Amino acid sequence: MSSPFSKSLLRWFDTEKRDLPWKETRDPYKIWISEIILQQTRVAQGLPYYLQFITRFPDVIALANAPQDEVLKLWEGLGYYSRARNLHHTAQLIRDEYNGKFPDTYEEVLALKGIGAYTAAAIMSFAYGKAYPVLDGNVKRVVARYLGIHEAADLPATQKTIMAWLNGEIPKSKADDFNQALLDLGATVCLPQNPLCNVCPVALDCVAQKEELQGLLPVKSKVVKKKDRFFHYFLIIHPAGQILIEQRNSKDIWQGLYQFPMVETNTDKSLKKTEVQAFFEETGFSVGTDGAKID
DNA sequence: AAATCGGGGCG
DNA sequence: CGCCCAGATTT
Repeated sequence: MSSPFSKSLLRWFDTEKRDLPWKETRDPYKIWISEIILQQTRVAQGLPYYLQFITRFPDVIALANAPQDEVLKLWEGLGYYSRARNLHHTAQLIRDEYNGKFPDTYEEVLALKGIGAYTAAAIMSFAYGKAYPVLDGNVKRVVARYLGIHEAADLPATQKTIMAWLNGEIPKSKADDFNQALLDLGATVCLPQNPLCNVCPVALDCVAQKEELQGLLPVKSKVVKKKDRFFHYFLIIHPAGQILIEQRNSKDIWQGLYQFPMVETNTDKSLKKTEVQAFFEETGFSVGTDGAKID
């Protein structure tokens, strides 16, 4: 028996699913390649790479036997190049330790380099039909909105909550379609900005839709905004040859340490004449005839 | 829990 | 320019 959510989702998927080449195979090797390429990479960007990759390396042995340089060359432009190195390394491990046959248990797949919880679940469901829910950025967004989760979606505790709910929703017989449907829904309907709730199959029971929270969910854990800091140091030399330093009293990582006298600004532009004058007035130093050049 | 890893598309 | 993308790994 399937829930209203799963039922509506799968019915929508029947007619609205994206037509993508890695959906046409159950070959764990090809599904593995597609999942690695699509890690943090848009489908439109990864698609041509996938086609080139499986053309040049049609199976795990071909990949394992290729020189690493060639694998990296095919990866050129995709970024996150450790993915390509892990791919090559893992292909050789499968060749040597698994007799060329891709492993088919979750634990074994998860243990492979470059494969985390998401990719392991994707391979288990798409290649072997096993009921392991996938949890990626799309799924987090869809579920956080559907359930109205106000905790940050990328926190481990929240992911556990979402995963528990997914485990109760995923149908054993159509686990692969369920996972694909969630990914497709997140990518084409439940968009990060301006989701298309009017065509969403589960909008009626969606908490975010009911309470108009689509723009607020999912909540992200706040990123500490990095501020640029610019330090302008003065080299002040006494006629007798001594050089002036001061001790930092500001409460930061350098508290108590010594430095040349300094003015901090939030731009990297050189100090204006007025700022330099202000510095000398505050400190009580004056500029001698052969002293600092002010411009 | 947060930083790091990249390149690209888009408003 | 900031955000986001079929995340994984290290600190």
